[in-house]
Amino acid sequence: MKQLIQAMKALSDPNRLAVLKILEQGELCVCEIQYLLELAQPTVSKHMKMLEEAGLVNRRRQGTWILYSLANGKESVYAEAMLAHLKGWLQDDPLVQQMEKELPNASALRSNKNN
Amino acid sequence: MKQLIQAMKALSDPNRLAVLKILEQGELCVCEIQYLLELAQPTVSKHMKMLEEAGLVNRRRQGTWILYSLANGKESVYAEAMLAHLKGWLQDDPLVQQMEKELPNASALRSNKNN
DNA sequence: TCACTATATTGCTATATAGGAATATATAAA
DNA sequence: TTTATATATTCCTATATAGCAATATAGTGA
Repeated sequence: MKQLIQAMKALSDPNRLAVLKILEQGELCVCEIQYLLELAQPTVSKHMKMLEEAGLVNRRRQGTWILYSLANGKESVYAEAMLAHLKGWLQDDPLVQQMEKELPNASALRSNKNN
Repeated sequence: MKQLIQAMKALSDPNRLAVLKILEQGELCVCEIQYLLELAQPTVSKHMKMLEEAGLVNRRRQGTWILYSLANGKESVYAEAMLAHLKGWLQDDPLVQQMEKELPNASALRSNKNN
């Protein structure tokens, strides 16, 4: 019950839903997510923590960056089911679409410094 | 997005989840739900309203009783998907099991007055 | 070590939500 | 119409959550 509620709460926020949708395209660092959400950095960190604790995303470190990606579902059956559904949901959502449009600009933030 | 968030918020509370689980057994009036949840009547009414607005339950009137039942999914694809999943979830939850155990006593509240 | 960058944590404010008491509304029965 | 019962609404309080600014932490490179 607790785990399910944790997942439902994590999925009850438009910014977190948008992050999950954009992570379907591939992993992103906090600064890229921050660029896309147009929120303060601590706010993004907190959102990502909630998603991680709900078993919805994984994190790995690459240098100073923390790269977040969609979880594989090992942590939570609820997260797994919801991520599967989400792939078919919110395709036409304006916020999600705008983030997808901005994704190349966001990716430039990180890829520029990898070269 | 709004509709999805409404569903996720409605599913973010243990009492509301428990109600949905117990409604799998059949429709219930507010007073029966109140008996099972051990909450004040206005609190139950408010929970039921949230579930209804999320498309998770239907209501019909029978005399002074309002009978709530699981929605069929016509209102919200999100509610429909979540109700389907819920049927396989929380089977072993203590709160749900206790409510199932008390269900006969709750039903007596209403059936006694139908005879 | 010392900056520099990226991310996380803390402290705070504003808003949302769960809960109950009191009250309003609606139906049934006398 | 009055009375009784079931449910909904309003008002209030306590707690949870989203947001930001300031600060702390962690890794990189000079």
